[in-house]
Amino acid sequence: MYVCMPVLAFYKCLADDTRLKILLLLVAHKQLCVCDLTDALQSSQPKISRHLADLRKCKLVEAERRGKWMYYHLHPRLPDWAKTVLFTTEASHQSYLEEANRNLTNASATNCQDT
Amino acid sequence: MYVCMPVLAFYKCLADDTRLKILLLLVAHKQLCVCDLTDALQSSQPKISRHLADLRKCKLVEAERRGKWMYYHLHPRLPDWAKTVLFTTEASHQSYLEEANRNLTNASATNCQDT
DNA sequence: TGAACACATACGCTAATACATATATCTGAA
DNA sequence: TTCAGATATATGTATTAGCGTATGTGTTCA
Repeated sequence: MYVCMPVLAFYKCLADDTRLKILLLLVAHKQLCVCDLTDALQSSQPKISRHLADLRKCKLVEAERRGKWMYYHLHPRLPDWAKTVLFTTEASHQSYLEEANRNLTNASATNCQDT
Repeated sequence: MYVCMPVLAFYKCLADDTRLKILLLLVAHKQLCVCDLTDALQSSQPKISRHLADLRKCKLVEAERRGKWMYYHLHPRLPDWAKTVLFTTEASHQSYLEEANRNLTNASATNCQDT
């Protein structure tokens, strides 16, 4: 099965602060659950969930249920150019993600343990 | 002088069909004038001009007047990550630009000569 | 089986975006 | 200095996107 990745749809996904940060956090952390992301981005659960649905619809991420938690990761069949874009962006924008990463490590102590 | 390039603003620029195609055409052709772009994208002049203004505002492109024509090119101080994103995208999306490129070569015979 | 938790979706509202049309500005040539 | 061509901007409008609140679905565990 071929996964279509229209370039415009891809960049529309990246054109929102919440979605962009979700994607870059997934680049850095491989997988995160919804509650990780609500903590990291200090956003409401429905907001995060809606954006994750957008990213799923565009095949940028994939979800996997483990118990009560939904774990998200980058879509395994992401085309190479898209991977390059995401990894290049992540590598050069640590400060953009700094606060989210801080929130993430603080929260992971108390919350749902990541495996 | 340091040129700021906020990553979110960058991707917002890429999240529109017209702007994305303008940028990728500039990657491929180094420089183009406004009338080239209206031909290539079969769009009205004000529409192209407005999007070019957006791209200028975000420092993604730069304009240079030569006679009656305004020539646009990628901003010379574009950060490396942004160049990587644009060049990687252009390299893998020839079909997305095919029609625009065809319109461009057809038009360049009759219109404003490039250089 | 039902309560508690994690997550997803529906709905209504507001705000941002993109467009067409009209008009203004700038430039070179006459 | 005026005219025409090339480009820029202003305005009104329609569409889209994002958000909060409320509610629905699926899972665990008692």
